[in-house]
Amino acid sequence: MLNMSISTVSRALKDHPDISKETKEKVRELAEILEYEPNTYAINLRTNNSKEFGVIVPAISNYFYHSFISSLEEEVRRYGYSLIILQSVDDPEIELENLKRCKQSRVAGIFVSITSKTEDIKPFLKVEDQDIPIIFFDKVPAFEACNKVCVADSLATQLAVEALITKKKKKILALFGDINLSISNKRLAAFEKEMAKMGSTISYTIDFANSAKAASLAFTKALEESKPDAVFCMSDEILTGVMKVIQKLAIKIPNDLSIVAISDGFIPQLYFPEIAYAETSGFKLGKLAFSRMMTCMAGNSFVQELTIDSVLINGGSI
Amino acid sequence: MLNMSISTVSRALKDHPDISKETKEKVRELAEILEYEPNTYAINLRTNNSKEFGVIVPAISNYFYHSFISSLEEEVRRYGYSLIILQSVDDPEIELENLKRCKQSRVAGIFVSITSKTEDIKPFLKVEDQDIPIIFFDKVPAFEACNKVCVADSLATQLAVEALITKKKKKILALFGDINLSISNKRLAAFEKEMAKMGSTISYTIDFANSAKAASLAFTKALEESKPDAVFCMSDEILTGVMKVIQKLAIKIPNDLSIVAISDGFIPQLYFPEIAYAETSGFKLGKLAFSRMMTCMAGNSFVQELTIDSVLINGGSI
DNA sequence: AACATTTTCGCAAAGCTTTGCGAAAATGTT
DNA sequence: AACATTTTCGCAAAGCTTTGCGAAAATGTT
Repeated sequence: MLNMSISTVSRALKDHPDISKETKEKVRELAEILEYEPNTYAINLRTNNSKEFGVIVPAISNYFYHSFISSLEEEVRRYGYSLIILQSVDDPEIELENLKRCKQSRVAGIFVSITSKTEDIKPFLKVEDQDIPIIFFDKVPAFEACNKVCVADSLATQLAVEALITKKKKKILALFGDINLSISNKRLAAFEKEMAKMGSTISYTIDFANSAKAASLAFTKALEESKPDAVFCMSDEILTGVMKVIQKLAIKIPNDLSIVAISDGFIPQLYFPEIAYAETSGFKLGKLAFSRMMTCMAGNSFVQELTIDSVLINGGSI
Repeated sequence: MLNMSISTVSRALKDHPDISKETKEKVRELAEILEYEPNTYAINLRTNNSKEFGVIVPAISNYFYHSFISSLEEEVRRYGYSLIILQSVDDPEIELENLKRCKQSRVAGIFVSITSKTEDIKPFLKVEDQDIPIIFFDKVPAFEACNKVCVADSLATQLAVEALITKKKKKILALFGDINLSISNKRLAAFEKEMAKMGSTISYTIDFANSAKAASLAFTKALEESKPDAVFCMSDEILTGVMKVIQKLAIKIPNDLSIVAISDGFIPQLYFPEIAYAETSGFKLGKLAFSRMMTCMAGNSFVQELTIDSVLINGGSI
């Protein structure tokens, strides 16, 4: 319509220095009128990179992931990217399929939290060989040579335990999640390390529960058997199980019993008194994961494992 | 490598009847070895449709949306689609930008829950004119000529109220969310309709709160002033505010006070006794939204407003 | 005015598929 | 054996950009 070539129009719209002001103006005006919108597929095909990141998680409807995703989305939008969300429903096969999906849609990078059953991470490494950076977050593989961002399990555990010790608690019940999850083991190890520091001045019981209901049962049993004066809950799931029993038995917090948890903070503030917790923020982890992705995409970076700090949020439950 | 044309390879990989079995076999084998993967961009460019849906929500980290998204993702995956998630942070401008994003990446369809401040829905209708179907869900515009799937606000409210009436409650405190939200008004209207049915046998108080904290305050005030024997909570947010006060004052549920809520069920089961609620399932809504999208994409369908049923889940709080 | 330099634009290829149409090869029919 | 039909494949265009390179036009320089 303007009697000029496609290449001139293309350059005009991208403010290329080769094109005169007048031409640019004319092109922009007509583009406006015609509501021209570049075809993303053609751009991607030509430039061979997309403005999308893949996010692979075991399940979205997890206490932790939606704050991570929400925070990550906020960040990527600023840079003109979008997020493709894929759930693995804790199944390594679907996870693999999701990975393939990401590779096929040639995303710019992938954020992945692996399932509890994922053992073979070679497929992930293979994707990285094709210059699609992968940032593992939260549930990360044990294998060293990959980029990971995690919450500070050991620090968070330490903070939570220290809070109990400061309050001179003597009999701690520590409840952990599924014994097969690495996160449980990390937090357990940190817990036992703290206990070891204290020598025999503190006694403690340890139990595992892989659901809120199981946590309720374990807690009820422990109440009868070991009469703890404080409970350490490794996760929101455990905490909700414990709190249900506390409401049922009308146990007075913190007089009869102290509670401390590790959490991102949503669940703890539902109760009265609010539960003290060592913060593991999905929000912060999202920001960190993104900045890590950006440096990876820039290219010049070594594989690294990063953790976000944790702080103790006081809540009247200890 | 196989000494055949690109078109033959293309057809062989798609099991086109024009190609002989032997050729197909050879192509497939080599494709396997070379780990050939079709370039999605080129396919999309050529066929002009993508295997992605856009999802635009005010915020992911909402009690309701992650179950919706989770359920939707499950469904779309079966059909080979992915989900692009975009947050509007309750800002109509960002919402518009997100819509543009979807249009530009030429998604196959868009699921959108509008912000509380969205007034102009013309941009949405314009996108529909370009054959990108839009399904509004949950927070939908008042404008009729668009596809909507919603929870049954009025039925849910009715079920919740009926549960209180059955238990012969006489003084109901009804707490609603932000008075400007259409959802609050719908539920309020339904509530008042139920009350009107009962004539003067029941007295009730109504209040609004646009945060959990505000709900705590409103509830505390109402406790002193009107001494209700039952509380109706319009949403999870309201419920959490109310429950915090209940824990604080150690009010005995259901002896001193009955509680009923409208919820998708996660929050109510955190308490003891579990809170009775009329179910508004994000999970079910996701399924419905998807099936609606499919019929829209098939083309031959009129604009419709659909709602999902609600059922009362008993919980010992009434 | 003759030449050099800068400004401004267009040609054409490339990125990777899909697909209509035609043609060669293979097979069937009398 | 001569023809008709079916099977199998390839050519080439199209989808919409980007971009290197060359060329024309405009401007500057002596």
